[in-house]
Amino acid sequence: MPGEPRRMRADARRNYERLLAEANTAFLAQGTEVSLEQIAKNAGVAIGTLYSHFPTRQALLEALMRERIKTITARTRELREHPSPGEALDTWVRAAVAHAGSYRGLATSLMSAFEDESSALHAACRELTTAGELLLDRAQQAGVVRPDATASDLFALVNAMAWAGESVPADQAERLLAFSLDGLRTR
Amino acid sequence: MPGEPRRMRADARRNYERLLAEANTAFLAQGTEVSLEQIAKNAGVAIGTLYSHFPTRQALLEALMRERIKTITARTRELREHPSPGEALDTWVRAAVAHAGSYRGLATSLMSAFEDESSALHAACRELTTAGELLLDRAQQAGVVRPDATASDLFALVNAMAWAGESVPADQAERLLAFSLDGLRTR
DNA sequence: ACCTGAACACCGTTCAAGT
DNA sequence: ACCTGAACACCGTTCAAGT
Repeated sequence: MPGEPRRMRADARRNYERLLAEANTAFLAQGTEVSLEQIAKNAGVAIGTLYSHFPTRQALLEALMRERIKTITARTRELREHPSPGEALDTWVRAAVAHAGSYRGLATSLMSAFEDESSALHAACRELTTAGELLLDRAQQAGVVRPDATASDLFALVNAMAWAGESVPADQAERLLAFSLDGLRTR
Repeated sequence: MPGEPRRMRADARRNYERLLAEANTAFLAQGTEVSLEQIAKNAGVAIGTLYSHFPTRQALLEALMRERIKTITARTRELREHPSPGEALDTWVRAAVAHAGSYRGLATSLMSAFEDESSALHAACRELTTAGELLLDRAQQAGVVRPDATASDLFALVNAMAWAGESVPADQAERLLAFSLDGLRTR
């Protein structure tokens, strides 16, 4: 519904782009709970302008996610051709965890949005889950992943690992992820 | 440092207890981010009284955790005698997840406090981790759990599962936990 | 058509004044 | 020794007025 910026007045479009760029910078540095007033100030616009372009914080996140989701979806298509269904799934999960961990607080937003259909982020969560499902199914049909694991499970695990990664050193995050991927395997 | 209420004036002690009781109720109903003003009002005291007894939100949580940690520590001692080291660890992890999931937001607070030594909750996290370590070691010595898993890993997994449990149905949370416990096992 | 920023609301936190 | 609540700070959000 928010859609790409289609036909805006030149100044509006410039503000839109600057807001997105500053939001990305602020989210990277301070997490998704950073003050919106700060973002507006850095973009050189009044707070009302931010709200007119992005009515909620999630709308801002959603706009930032859009390109990334495309990247992951493209990656998913490649991975479907990978000779090892198990490795393909592992690779995908690692990419998804990196995505969900890119801003502190993002995993929490994604996890909430998944069950909240009214969230601006809901569609992005569904796309991610649907992409993962393709690789999950293939791994299950190959008999390397537990047949009872669902695409929702995969989504939750990805976010839980990204969430844990916000609080532990990188080597520990990697170990936890390896344990989790292993836990998905058939015995 | 905050310590149990030792010798307070009778009215102070009554306020202390009422604040704790109302905090517990509010945390259960609305999570750990509930307004402190609301808790004070429900306890029938002014906001300044809440702050004089509990200088931070974490101090309030810490006081509420104290009894629970005792319960878990006692349970840990029993589980050390359990004939199956693997089952003992699983049982302990389930109890710890239930604990960390008792208030929405608690897992996040615990996870942050673990790495923040200045947090009022830090000691509680250490106690929990130390308790888990006893059962982890025993399971590792019995050869049923991966030798590279650490007590910190266990703590992080417990909190990650409690965190996920805040957003998914109970049956899914149970399945995710089962996957995780399985991922800790040796192959 | 879009932008501005004052105005309002809500909450956390402190502290001077009371008992 | 403890309690009260006004005061201050900060931020989210709306909307009447401007261009």
